[in-house]
Amino acid sequence: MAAREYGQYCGVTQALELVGERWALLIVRDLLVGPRRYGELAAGLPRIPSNILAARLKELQAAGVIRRAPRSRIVIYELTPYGRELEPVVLALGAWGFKAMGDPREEQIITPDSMTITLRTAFRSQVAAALPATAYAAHVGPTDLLVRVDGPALSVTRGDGPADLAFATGQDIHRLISGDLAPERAIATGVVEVLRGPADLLDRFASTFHLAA
Amino acid sequence: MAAREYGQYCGVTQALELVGERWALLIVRDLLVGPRRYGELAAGLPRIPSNILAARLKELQAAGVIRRAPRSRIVIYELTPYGRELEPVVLALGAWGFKAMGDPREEQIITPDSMTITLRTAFRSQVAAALPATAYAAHVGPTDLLVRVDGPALSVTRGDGPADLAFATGQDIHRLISGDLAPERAIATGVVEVLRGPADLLDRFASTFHLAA
DNA sequence: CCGCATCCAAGCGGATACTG
DNA sequence: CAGTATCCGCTTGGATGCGG
Repeated sequence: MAAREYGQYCGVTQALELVGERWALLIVRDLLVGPRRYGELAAGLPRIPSNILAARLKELQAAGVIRRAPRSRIVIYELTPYGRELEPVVLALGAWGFKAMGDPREEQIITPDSMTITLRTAFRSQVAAALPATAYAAHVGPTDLLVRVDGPALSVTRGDGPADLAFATGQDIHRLISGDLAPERAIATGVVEVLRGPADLLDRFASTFHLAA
Repeated sequence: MAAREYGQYCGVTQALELVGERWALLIVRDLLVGPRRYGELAAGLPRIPSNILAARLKELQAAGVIRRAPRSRIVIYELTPYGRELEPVVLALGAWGFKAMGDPREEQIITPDSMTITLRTAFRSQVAAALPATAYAAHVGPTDLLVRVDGPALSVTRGDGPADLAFATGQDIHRLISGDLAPERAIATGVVEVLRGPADLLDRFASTFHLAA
């Protein structure tokens, strides 16, 4: 038996042998947002060494979690259907870890893909279903996301665009989602800057995206 | 910043920094079944080096995931309330990994705690609620488990005891739960040996515990 | 025994440089 | 751009020691 195997016949150990290595689930996290090129993955995970990224991509392919997109001229990595089934795992991990997040440290960055997953984790479908369809242009640090909520459905895409509310903020968006910081106070203290649209739509945003700390 | 940190302000990375190290989630898995002593954890994870187990226990304590049980003469490790909130993560991982489990290899063991978590993962509460309360004495290899299903509630304890159905089997229980092997065939081929009680209760067992492969 | 601590070898993870 | 190659340090794995 390979020295690094857990040696148990159990779903949890099997899962950890496929995606339990360092960085593996973060690659999956980003691919849950969409197919990505090698360089895009590297950009979304600035601290991963290139040889490790290359090794993980090979391992995840061998495990049937990801594949190189077929009939594409360039190399693009995407999740297989089985890999996509990791979404509940990643979201559950994200929800759990969210509660342990303290104040952000200077060197902790927010990438477009990680922010997208955070929003998916915090999205309260039930609440949203009872609210009017709304589009938010969220500028979180250097990251621009277009967040469209339509009934119980959520779509997050990169870039700017038409929105009912456009706002700019930083890592403190965590405090908004956790409920630690009320929307009005966030605006009053300048933590969130409303760029376009009625400021009270930030209340709706905070109701739609919420994860208790 | 510590070299091994991911450097992102994100719930998933935070979670992986707390419980993403090798062996950590397996310790959590076993503690989800109940408080355990150091030696019990070591017995349930035969391939973990003792220094690694000791290191993980310290890290998990520092992370607020586990604690040494208070007002206990002996040292017992248990999950904190926050640690118990990892149950959805472990069950989701187990459900995902279950589908990738091939045929068992000789050296892959089934421990009482891993089997308990597998049963919790595969438990179909909805189905069970519509069935009469049933107790199963399941002997999986050398592991004896008493499985009590009462409406939507499931309880799994170690050891033998009074049961409506007692059966013995091995790692092939996986094929029973996945639906790969019909209960009747399992009995006919000797994969499952009914020790006490009506054999058709094995159908009920297979309906109650099911995870598609 | 139980709950670790120590020591050592093997190999993986990480930074950097390099190539097609 | 999409990876390889190389080197080093540290973690892991495994054996052993050791105090309570």
